[in-house]
Amino acid sequence: MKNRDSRLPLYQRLADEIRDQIASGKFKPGDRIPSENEFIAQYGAAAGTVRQALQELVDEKILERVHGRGTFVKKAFDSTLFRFFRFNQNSNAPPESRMLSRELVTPASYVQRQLKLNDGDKVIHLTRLRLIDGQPALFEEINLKHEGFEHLLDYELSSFEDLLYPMYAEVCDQFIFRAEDTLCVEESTPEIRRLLRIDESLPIVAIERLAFNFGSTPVEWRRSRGRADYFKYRVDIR
Amino acid sequence: MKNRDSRLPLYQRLADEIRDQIASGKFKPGDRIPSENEFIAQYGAAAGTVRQALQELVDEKILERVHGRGTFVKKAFDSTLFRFFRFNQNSNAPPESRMLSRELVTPASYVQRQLKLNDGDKVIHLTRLRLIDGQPALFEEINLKHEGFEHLLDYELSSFEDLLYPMYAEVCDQFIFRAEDTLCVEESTPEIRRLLRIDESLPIVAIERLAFNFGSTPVEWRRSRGRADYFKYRVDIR
DNA sequence: TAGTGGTCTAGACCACTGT
DNA sequence: CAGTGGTCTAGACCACTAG
Repeated sequence: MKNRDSRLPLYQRLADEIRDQIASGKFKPGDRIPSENEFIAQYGAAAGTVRQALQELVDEKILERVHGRGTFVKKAFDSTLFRFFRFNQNSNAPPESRMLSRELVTPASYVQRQLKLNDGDKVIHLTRLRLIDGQPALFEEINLKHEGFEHLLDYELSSFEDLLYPMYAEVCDQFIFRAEDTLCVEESTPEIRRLLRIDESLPIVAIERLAFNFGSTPVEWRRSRGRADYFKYRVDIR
Repeated sequence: MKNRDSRLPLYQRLADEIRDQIASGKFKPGDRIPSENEFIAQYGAAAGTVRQALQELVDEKILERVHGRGTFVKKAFDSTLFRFFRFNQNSNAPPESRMLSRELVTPASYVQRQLKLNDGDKVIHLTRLRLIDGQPALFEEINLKHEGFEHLLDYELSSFEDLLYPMYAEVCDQFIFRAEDTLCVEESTPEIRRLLRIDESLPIVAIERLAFNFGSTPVEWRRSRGRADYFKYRVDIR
């Protein structure tokens, strides 16, 4: 174990070690990591101590343990923005996506700050419509770090997957681990009304998302908009 | 330990036991519960097993452990509805409350269902305004189970506390432990505009809250409304 | 059956709190 | 100082999974 502050408890240092190995890509989502006994042998710690380290990462939703099989790096999390809406869904068809545009651009200063970019860094800017039962439901503007996502520029827009995070993983070896969503209510603009096929001047809900990889580096910033009359969200407070 | 399914792990039965004792009122929020050693002596379990039971209740946010002092039943949680808004707050003055009305009424059927009331059960219906810097910010309609909250009928409206949950605890010995908040966006009505002193026809955000005691019994249902242009909410997804 | 994680024991010693 | 929770050890045995 390299350069760990020995004032920290052993189980903490062990957890940090494993977390860093995941962030560095040594273990990827879906991989099985070493068993308890292997960690015990490798670090000379007691079983209870190793378990405590692993439990910490389970609580952080980085790891999943399966009785009899092993301990795995978590693969995906439920990132759907549709959690914030209830649509009059007739079928149970999954949402579709229609990519509208892709450009390599200089980011707005707000986006630059959110993604912690250096001056001159560019972003891949995507726009897409999300549809439920064929009806436009969300309009999305997506900004990705250029570095790490270059391969997205090679694909035809029409061949983009409906779900982007699995596609980032496949195509770019980039794994989204968590996100911060910020919601507010706005007036609809003529453009939004056209895209979402709204007649009246309904308010809309805007969701800004900053998404992070396992190393806690922000890699994607997006703004999604949907009609406010379909907005419905439940939180548990405790 | 009475009537616990012995097929369950010991630490589970112990956790259930303690949880039930809290729900029954044997231990109240703020109380210190027995120490590890006392549980070890009482149940003949090993230290690690007792710790596992206690850790489970800490994860559920029922207990708090303080090194050197003991293990305590959690006192309060951050229940403020202002989490959903950002007001142009000049001072850092805490929100005030202005009680508008109180009635003992037959609940609407929706409220009756939410609070799991029997036919004929009445509810205490309160309305109040919440103010920030003296400006109306939220209008609230609150429905409380009659049973358990009778003492609220004895108080002058003007002597109600700004924060209701501490008042429920003091006056009625009723402790709110968690809540489910459901948000949506609505058109404003003339009455809401009058109460919140809104000129234009702004949309509003409505928050419906169902609040539970330690025994997971719903005891309060309320609907709160505020201007949608002040709505702003952040969630972490993982 | 071998290997994994889950439960449980019975200690030791440390770190923090209040008196 | 006594009493609390926090860290850590070195085992045992059980329950689940896969080959």
